[in-house]
Amino acid sequence: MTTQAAQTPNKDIPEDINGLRMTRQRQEVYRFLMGERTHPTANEVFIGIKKALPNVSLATVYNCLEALVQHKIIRQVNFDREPSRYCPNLDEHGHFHDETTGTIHDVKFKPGINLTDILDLPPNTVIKDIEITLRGQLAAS
Amino acid sequence: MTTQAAQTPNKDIPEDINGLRMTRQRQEVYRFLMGERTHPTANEVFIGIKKALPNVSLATVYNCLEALVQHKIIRQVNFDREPSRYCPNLDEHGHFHDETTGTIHDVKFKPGINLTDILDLPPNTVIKDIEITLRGQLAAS
DNA sequence: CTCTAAACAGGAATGATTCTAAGTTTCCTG
DNA sequence: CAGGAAACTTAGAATCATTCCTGTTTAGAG
Repeated sequence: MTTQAAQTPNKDIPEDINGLRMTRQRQEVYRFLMGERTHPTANEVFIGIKKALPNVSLATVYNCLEALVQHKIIRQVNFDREPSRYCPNLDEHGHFHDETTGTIHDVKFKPGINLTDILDLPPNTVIKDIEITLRGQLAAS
Repeated sequence: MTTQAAQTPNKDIPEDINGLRMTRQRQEVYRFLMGERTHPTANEVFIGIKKALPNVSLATVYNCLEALVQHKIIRQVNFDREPSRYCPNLDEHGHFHDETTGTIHDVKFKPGINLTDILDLPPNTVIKDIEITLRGQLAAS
């Protein structure tokens, strides 16, 4: 019942990112997210890494995702009250949820746009995080 | 065990809004939201209208809120995976979540700003809803 | 090689929300 | 104005993503 080591390490992922020790489980979670750009849920990550890590538990996936988010290695994305999704794109961007297919697309800002410039914020405001989500459909072209 | 009528009606709220029949329960939910601009949760609404409607059930509050949202009479606001909050402000606006106090403030856009203008959307996109949420703190002035 | 703190696994618990079944009220039609 | 269907409400059970708890395992320091 080995859990961590005793498995082939991922040579392509550093042992430490942003001060977070990259255990085998964290590596696999991160690797999976980097490969899947579909914004998977925790459960989808869980299923996705089972091949590489058959004994991993869902709780561990949640722990890994939380650690990665906390260390700003990935981002957590929420749509309404649906299960959280995870995204390895750290650039400032929004998310477009296509209601027809259920897919999620990253949305960049046009160059030169500074989000806080267009918002009428209260004075003395320190913004730590901005989240923009769009819902709609991709019309048939 | 009367549930709907047999209670003093709210003369200040019309019997029908956007095609939604305003039952006594919906009136109270709506009236409460209009008075409380603090973006209350379903449970807070539930507690808030109990004085006026002692027999109301939480399920009904959820039903009413859903009906009001569906008919675009109020808006539902989500922060991460926290309980949904509800907002009677229908103008296009964002929400700033002050982490220090836990309060939520509406954030307007500066005049002349069209959200979709600054986003690099995929072609043929029909946007039905935009949600902007900010997290941060109000620095001591 | 030991010791301690961090990680992990598995399963139980939590909590917001939804569902279900049964009873009420409103609306419509005659 | 009676009768029945449809819309609403209620209370409690069920759901399900997420978190918590407990015992084990592992990594890193000395």
